[in-house]
Amino acid sequence: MPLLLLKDLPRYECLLEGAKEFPDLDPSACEVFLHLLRTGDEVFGLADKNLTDQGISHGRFGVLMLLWNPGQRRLGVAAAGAERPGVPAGPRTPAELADAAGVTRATMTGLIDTLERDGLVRREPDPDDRRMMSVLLTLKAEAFLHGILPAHFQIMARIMAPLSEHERKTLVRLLTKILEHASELAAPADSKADVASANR
Amino acid sequence: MPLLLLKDLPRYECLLEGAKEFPDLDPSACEVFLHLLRTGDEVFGLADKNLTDQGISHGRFGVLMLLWNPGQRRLGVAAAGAERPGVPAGPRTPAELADAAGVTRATMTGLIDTLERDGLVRREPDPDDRRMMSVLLTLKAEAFLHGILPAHFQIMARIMAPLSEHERKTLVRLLTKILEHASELAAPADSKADVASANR
DNA sequence: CTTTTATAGTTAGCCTCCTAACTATTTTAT
DNA sequence: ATAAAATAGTTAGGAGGCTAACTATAAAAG
Repeated sequence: MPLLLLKDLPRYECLLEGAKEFPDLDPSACEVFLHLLRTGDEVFGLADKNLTDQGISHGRFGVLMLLWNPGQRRLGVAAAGAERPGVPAGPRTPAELADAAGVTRATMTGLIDTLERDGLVRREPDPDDRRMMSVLLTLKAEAFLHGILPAHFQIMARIMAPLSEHERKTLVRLLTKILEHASELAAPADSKADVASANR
Repeated sequence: MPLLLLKDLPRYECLLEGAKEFPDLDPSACEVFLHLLRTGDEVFGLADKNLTDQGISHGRFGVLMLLWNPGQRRLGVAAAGAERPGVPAGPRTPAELADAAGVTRATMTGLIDTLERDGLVRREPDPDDRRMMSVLLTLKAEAFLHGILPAHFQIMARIMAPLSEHERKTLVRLLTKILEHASELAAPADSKADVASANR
C-alpha cells in the first residue's frame, strides 16, 4: 500500500464550502480526483497483498510479466508494432524494461538483481554491443507465474464483480479520457518538433 | 510516482487470448483493473509532482490537510460526527492522524518529525493523559497552505476538465461501487461480532 | 493494592522507489 | 585519427513506506 491517502473522503458539501474560500476549487473535479485515488489505492492494495503473500513484490511481478511470452504471445504489454513473426520481441534490455514499466533504469537494476538472485531471470551480455545486456526468464519463473497467476486473475475478477459489462465499458471509457488528457498535461509536447522530444 | 506500472496496457484481444490459457482471467475485469491503476497512477503523479515542486511530499501535505480547519470547517476529511459546535474537532493525536491518513503510527511519527523540524506543526503533551500528544498546525503552515492550495486545486480541475458534470457523477458512482466492495474484500468482517472486530 | 493487560508513541531495521554521479562502450564531429 | 558527445548499466545515498520490538503510562483484574 504505497500512497498516504485519506481513508474517509470529504463530503461534497464540505467541498462546496471550501470553494467559497478558494475559487480555484472545482468541487466535482475534486470529488472525482479523490475517489479515483482512493479506489485505485484500495484495489492496488488488494492485488499487492496477494502478490506479497506469494513472496513477490509488485515491482518484480511486473518485470516478470513484461518478460513473459506465453505461446509466443505477449500478455504483459501491448505489442510495440515492430515485431515480426518468429521473433518473440518484447522488452529485453534493462533500459527497455525500465521504460515499459515506468521506472528508472537504476530501479530496474535493483529489481533485476533481486530476480536474478532468486533464480527467476538471468542476464546475458549482448554479443554485438558490449554495453548492453539481455534479461531472460528462467524455467523456474515460468513455473512460478503459472502457479500464482490464477489467484491473481481471480482477485481482479472478484474486485470487479459488482460492475456489469456495460458499466465496465463505461468506466474504461471515462478513465481513458482522463488518462489521455493527463498524459498530455504531463508531457507538454512543445507544439512543434514533438518527434524530436520523444527521446527526452 | 509510487507504483511500478505498465506504461502501455495490453490490448483487449491479448486478454482474450490469455483467457484461453487461464480460465480465471476475466478480460473485462482485467481491463478495468489495469486502466484504474494506470489512470490513478498518472493522476497521482501529476498532483504529486506539483507538491514536490513546492517542497512538500504528498504524505506531509496530507497530514497538514487533516489538521487544517479553515473557518472552523474541515475541508480535509469528512466530519467524524462527534463534533460539537465550538470544538473544532478533527484528528489531533498521532494515532488519530495515522488512522485517518491510512498509514501506521510509526510512519506518522516520521511525518510529524519532519513537519515539526520544518516548523509547520508543533507537539504538545496532553494534560490529562501523559501518554498522549496533540499535534497542532503553526501559523506558518496555514500561510503555506494558502500559498499552495490554489495551484493544487487548479491541477485537479485541469485533469478532470475533459469530463462533463454528468460523466463525473457516473465515474464517482462506479468508483464508489468498486471501493465499497473492495473494502469488504479487504476486511473479511467475520459475519458475526463485526462490531467487536472494529478495533482490529 | 498489586499484577496483568492495553494503549500512545517512538525506535530500529528492512524494502522499494528516487536522483545524481560514475564506468565502460559506442557513435559523432572535427 | 582522435576528441567530444551519447548511451547502457551500475553504484551511492536519500526519502518514505512497512513490521516488530521497545518505553512509558493508564486501565482492568485479582
